[in-house]
Amino acid sequence: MAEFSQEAVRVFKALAEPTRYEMLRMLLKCSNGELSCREFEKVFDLSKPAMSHHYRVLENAGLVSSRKEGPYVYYQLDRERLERFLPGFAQVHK
Amino acid sequence: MAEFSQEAVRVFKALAEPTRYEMLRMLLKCSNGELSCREFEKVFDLSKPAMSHHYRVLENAGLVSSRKEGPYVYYQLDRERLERFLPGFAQVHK
DNA sequence: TAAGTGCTTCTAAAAATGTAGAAATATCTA
DNA sequence: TAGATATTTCTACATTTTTAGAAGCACTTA
Repeated sequence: MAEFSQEAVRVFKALAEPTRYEMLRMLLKCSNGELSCREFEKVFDLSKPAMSHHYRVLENAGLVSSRKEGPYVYYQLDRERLERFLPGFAQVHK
Repeated sequence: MAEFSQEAVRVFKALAEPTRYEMLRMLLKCSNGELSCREFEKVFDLSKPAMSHHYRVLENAGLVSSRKEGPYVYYQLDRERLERFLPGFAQVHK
């Protein structure tokens, strides 16, 4: 299987789960382009380890990157990669 | 969760598996717009029940419809629905 | 340094998914 | 009708995924 296809499947897998799908939508909608883990935790009623797992799946798919500022972690959407594999996602899944 | 989001997750789930992702690509590339199950079986080394399962996942996601002609089943891609949830898929995942 | 906070890793368990064998159903042909 | 062919359904099993508790690491602040 071609490398692009393998990556594409990984991207689909990342979004084939309600929590992660909503996380991505939150990142798309937010104004400053990034969200802290606390803002996700406000929305999703999941344990810290579960949240951490979902962050990592999104990171492994290359859809988000993270930045640590003090004790908190901030997540940013990789819009370029999203556009490469899912062009128009931002318009459709608003 | 909004109905559109639920359907979107179902669409992503359908494509988050190598066999089904390739099946959809085959349907995109084929000239006459539909493929019989035998053409899929030529490509994928899976049992009939496994193939049947994958057809149904794609159908439940609304991405393909099927037509029975004689003993064979033919599958057609719902390009309108694909475009609604994944605009540009046909261009990107060629 | 000590205590508190936030996140990750490790481990284990529950749930979902993918797979195939056997049986059942449907269709075509002789 | 009988037999052959094609697909689906039923069932069971293996793998993957999701989840949480416990422990550990990193950073901040008193």
